[in-house]
Amino acid sequence: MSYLLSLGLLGHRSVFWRGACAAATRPVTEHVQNLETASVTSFQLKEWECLQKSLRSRLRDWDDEGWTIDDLRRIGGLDIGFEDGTNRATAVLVVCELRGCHLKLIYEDSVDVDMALPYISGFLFVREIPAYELLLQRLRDSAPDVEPDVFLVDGSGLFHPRQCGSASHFGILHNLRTVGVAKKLLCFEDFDREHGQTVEEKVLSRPGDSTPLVGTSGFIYGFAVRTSAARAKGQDSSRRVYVSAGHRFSQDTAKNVVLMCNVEGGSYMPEPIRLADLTGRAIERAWKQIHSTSEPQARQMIMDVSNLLDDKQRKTLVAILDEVEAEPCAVLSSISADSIKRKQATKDELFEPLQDMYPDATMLELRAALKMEKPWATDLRKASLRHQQAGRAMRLSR
DNA sequence: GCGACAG
DNA sequence: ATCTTGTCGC
Repeated sequence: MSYLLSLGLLGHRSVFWRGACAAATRPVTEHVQNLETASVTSFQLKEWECLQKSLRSRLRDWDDEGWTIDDLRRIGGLDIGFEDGTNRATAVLVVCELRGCHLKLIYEDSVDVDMALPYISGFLFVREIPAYELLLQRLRDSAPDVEPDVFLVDGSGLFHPRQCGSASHFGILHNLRTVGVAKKLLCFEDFDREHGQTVEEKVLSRPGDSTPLVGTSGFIYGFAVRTSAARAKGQDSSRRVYVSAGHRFSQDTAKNVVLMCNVEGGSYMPEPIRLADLTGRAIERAWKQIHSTSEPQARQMIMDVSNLLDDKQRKTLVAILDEVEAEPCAVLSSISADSIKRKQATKDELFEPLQDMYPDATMLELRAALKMEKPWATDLRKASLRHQQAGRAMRLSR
């Protein structure tokens, strides 16, 4: 996040976003989408554009020398799920390992993020990159050996007015291979509505079919790609994604990486991003049940429960809570370990560490967190809660 | 004046 | 990102 500090972004955040001095500088006149957007000054936008142009000059839209797609072992997926009506969100990183033609989830980590700045088309990086950087740092701290060979980012790479979307931005800043995967077409001067319309009208009848996104200038911004054979419920049978190289990839390889992440009968979105999306939603669902009556630390507990416990362990803990339901327990610390009729190992490894971490958690909050539905994370190796620290990511297997 | 504009 | 509605398939 240091680069944001050097831009003065964090220092200005409270001024511009909270609106205290919004009137002191001229508000933007273009791209105004809502009132919050108006609190970002045109000067600030120019600075961000300048940063994007500078990063663009360092973007490598070709494959690394000596590297091919066959060298791909692990693929990361980054996505952010939002709590409705607030600035809070859950950012999720998952890592999948390629095993034959299967993708196996091996790592998952979620963090709570405060979206301090508004969404402005073309400037997604401002909102999302700080969270991605935190997830990257936690990955390197807790499981450096599972760092992915490529990160799939929910957003664009080269397919961007300044050819530097959030996927490229993140990749260039940290010298990572990245690919941008967007669900919607982005239109701008060189790739206007007419170009967009032409692309939308192209029929991509078979999975793997694609059509290039060519601007007026002739520049190829990426591809519209038909990924899935299955029709998502209620959705168009031919839903497509808009793939563009982020960093250290050719457009062609970027497209192939996304196709490689397509699961038979699965979503039109590549699996790692889809899993990150599902986890973010599961966490937001759990928080929604308690957010009106709970403190922010309860939200952190939900993140930790998601990161540190697998489905099996959460179910075991729910069963323990059911056992002691007869006693009037207000908070977790009021349950005595002796009252639990379980194996000593279960108490030692699961219950007591949880009790130590969240002594003040109420039964309601704990149930909301433990009943989180993440069926895709089943059959994964147990993590040792006792030796984990709150706020740390869980290695799910291998 | 309104709509469009990755998430 | 968020909401909705209708439709198909198990």
